[in-house]
Amino acid sequence: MPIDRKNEILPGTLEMLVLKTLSLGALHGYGISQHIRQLSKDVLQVEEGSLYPALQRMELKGLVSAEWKITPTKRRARYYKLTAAGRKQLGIEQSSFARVVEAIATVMQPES
Amino acid sequence: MPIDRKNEILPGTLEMLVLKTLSLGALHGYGISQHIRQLSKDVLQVEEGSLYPALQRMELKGLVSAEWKITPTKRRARYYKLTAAGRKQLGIEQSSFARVVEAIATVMQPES
DNA sequence: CGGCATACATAGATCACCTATGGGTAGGTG
DNA sequence: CACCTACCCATAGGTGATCTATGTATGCCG
Repeated sequence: MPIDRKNEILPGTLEMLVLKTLSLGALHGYGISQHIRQLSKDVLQVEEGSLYPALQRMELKGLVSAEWKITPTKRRARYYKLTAAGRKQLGIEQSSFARVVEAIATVMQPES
Repeated sequence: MPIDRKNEILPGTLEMLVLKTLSLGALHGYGISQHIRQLSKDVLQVEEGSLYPALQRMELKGLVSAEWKITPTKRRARYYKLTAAGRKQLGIEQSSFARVVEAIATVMQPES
């Protein structure tokens, strides 16, 4: 099946969204998912099967660091926070994304 | 290697860009590639290894139709044009894309 | 005590895209 | 003429992000 974009994020943007979310404060996976979903009014649905592997990749790359903690609701959860490299990467991805989206907008603009 | 976005289009947007280009008139693959590249001021580089398979997929899906012709420069080239289904699909993808980009912008907005 | 929301994790598959490579032609230039 | 560059098509092979599906476990509420 081709790309569906019904409940789905744009490939390549998940990492940026996660970095941005974590720039507001440390958070666990489930919380990240909820945050993105709520802010985007359910347009961006971050599937768990996408998010957890992404977090692991990002930890491997040194963009985030992780720590087991207990949530306010008394559950064990893995809290992630931005590293310095992660904060830098957020800036890079953000401007790169803006650049590409603007280029796409230019191409999509011609009236006829 | 992770996503590079140096010369590269956003995954999932190539089809939309091609549909838009063809909505301006029938064109061959090479011309489509040049058009997107020039309009985007070299930001969007459509690789041939991405484009030709994409055109074939789109033909299979009935979004475009193809015909061998001779270019003004006297070369044989495969001209593609939008079908009715393709024009409809362009509208769908365009609004879907706008919707997702706006959602991303909302998530990326919070100041701190 | 059954069900739901919370919370993490992985295997397997898919699919768009990239890299690399191949072939071929028209037109100009040394 | 030989060569080069721009034009034009095509495919094999690989990568990598994402999705689907599934599994585990716990706190809480009715």
